[in-house]
Amino acid sequence: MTTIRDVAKRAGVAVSTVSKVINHYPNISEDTIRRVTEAIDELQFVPNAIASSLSSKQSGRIALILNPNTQTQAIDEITMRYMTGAVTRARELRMELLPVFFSMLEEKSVEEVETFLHSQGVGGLIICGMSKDDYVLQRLVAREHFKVVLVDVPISNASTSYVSVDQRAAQADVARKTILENQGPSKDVLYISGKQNGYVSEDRLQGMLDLARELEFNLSVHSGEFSEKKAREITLKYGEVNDIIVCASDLMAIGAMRALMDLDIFHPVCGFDGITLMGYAGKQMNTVRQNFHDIAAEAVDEVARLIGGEQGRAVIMPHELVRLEYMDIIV
Amino acid sequence: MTTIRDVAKRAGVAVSTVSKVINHYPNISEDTIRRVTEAIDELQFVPNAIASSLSSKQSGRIALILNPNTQTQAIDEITMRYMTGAVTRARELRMELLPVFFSMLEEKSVEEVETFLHSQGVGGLIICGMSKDDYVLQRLVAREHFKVVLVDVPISNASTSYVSVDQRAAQADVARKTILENQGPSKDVLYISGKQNGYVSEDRLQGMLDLARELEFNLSVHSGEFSEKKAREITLKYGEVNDIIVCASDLMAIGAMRALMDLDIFHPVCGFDGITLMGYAGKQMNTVRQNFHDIAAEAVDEVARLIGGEQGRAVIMPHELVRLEYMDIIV
DNA sequence: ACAGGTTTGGAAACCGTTTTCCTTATCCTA
DNA sequence: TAGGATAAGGAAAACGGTTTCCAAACCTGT
Repeated sequence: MTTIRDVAKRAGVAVSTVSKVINHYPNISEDTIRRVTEAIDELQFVPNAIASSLSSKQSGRIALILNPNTQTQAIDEITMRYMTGAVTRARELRMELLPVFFSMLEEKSVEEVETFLHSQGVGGLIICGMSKDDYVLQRLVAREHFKVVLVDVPISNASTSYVSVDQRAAQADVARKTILENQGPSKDVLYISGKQNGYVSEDRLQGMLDLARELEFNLSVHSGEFSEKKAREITLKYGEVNDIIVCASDLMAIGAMRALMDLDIFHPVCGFDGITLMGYAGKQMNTVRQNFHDIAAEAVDEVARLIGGEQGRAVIMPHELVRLEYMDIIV
Repeated sequence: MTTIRDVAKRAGVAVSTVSKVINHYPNISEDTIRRVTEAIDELQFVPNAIASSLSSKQSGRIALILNPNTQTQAIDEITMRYMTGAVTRARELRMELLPVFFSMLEEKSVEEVETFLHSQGVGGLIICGMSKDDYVLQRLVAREHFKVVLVDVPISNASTSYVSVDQRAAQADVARKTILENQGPSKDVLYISGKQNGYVSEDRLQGMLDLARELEFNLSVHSGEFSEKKAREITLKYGEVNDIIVCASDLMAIGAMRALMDLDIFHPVCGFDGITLMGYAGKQMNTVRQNFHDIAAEAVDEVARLIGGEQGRAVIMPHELVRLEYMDIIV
């Protein structure tokens, strides 16, 4: 393995000079830079990141904490978008990204993972897919050991940022569009909401309440807990007496749509997330596409900012209304 | 940060002794071990993995190279299973797992990623989802820089292992089951195969040829290239003149099934992979479940073995025949 | 009591960088 | 032309462990 010393010898300078060239320090003459650069090329020298981390106490490592519910494929798609977005951006910033799954963090072992991350020199965390009252999340944020960026959980302080779309507005937008498209006499709306304690659930619900006030329709709300099966059951029970069904997630929208098909009713349904699976529901549906890839990339940028010493803040990402159908999504 | 020197002072021994205790060296007295262990607990000492890597020249880092085709959600599910399996097992072995996506490896940048991995002290690679003649794969295997474990590509030599299910047998198994279940006069089988140059495709096709000989049916083969849309087109064209459709992947099976529904034909269809999406096809289907989670976990074990100095080998994982339907898969 | 072997523990070099001084050399300005 | 400011580059001490080698202490059996 060729080291910085080999380069120094080859270029006829001190190792410290080589280091300075590599790290673009000021006060190095053009000539020296050229000589060192040449030596680096000739020797095909690649700095040892481990030694660099040790010496500089900056590892450039961050952890991406995910909560892949292995039961539902919809979550897989979202989780993968987070992964690709974060990994790609991290590589661009020349950082290392360690994936950590929530299942490793169950109460008893969160401490173990914490010290593991510490021992690995991880300085920043990106946390996706946890509800705001989650014990693990609370703990990770509370100890100010890490800079953390939360996705979809609105906590921000000196060392914590969050990034999310405007859930409330987005939910109102997609529901408004769907309702206006299907004017008629339809004035009874069934809203299948998410989990009780989830922040996004609450915010989306608020969006629906806003809209009910705005458009003056009757709104009945049932909690589907983000479960396809639950949404199906709710629809089988209450689908017939309503005119339109708005769901707080695509997965639930699929459950609702399938239930309606079984009942031979054809009410419009809309969802939230913009996952591909929506194409398999059996009918075109409106939904709001969250760009999970970009959200995660933004989170990486944000954690880099925090590590760079900047203050935590809130980052709101744009959302987009789309309409998904089988023939459009297959490849 | 508390270091090994602090521990040494507290325990009244030399730093080398502390290191030996931590790494379970022989020839340390019970008494010394106890004193050191106590000091470690009292000081809440956690060894710095970076320093350890630098010193021992063993980083315990491996890279997981994935090929997430961002177009199809089916791939997301498989990729996520690989991820969770590998990440979980890596944590158990106290290794670090760096995810790398194929898209970062396009011809021009494979070299860059290679040196990046090197500089990060990565010693082992797990490569999933590439065909055996892929340039990147060839290159990564050829330079004997890394120990590599291939998933589903049968190359093994001194520093290369592979793990896969018995594709050929599995394809024959699921097709046999489906055909025998639907005896009748059905003797014309349409096989929608995978990509031409893919190893798994070829092997699965061999399995079908074996079975055609065994059960003496007419087999017509068309390449669906693992594309749902392609499988749909093939089925629209040839579905009617055959009695049973066997597909080399679940995704294609879904495409075929949907096409049959559009044609109002109800031939049996079977798939391969065992992904959840199969439940959304509209009808029960046979498929072979590959346990991607375990496959990836096994790959991590295997790369650890290789790094430990053992020889490359082939690892064949079990497969399982299953039948998937909507009501069974929703949660 | 002593030669020789075996435990046990310590000293110090080392891993490959970064970074902090510090020393020259060069350049203004009065 | 002296004097201080600035630019350029080097020496050496970190960073926090691991590992090699060596010495002391402890056993044996004779």
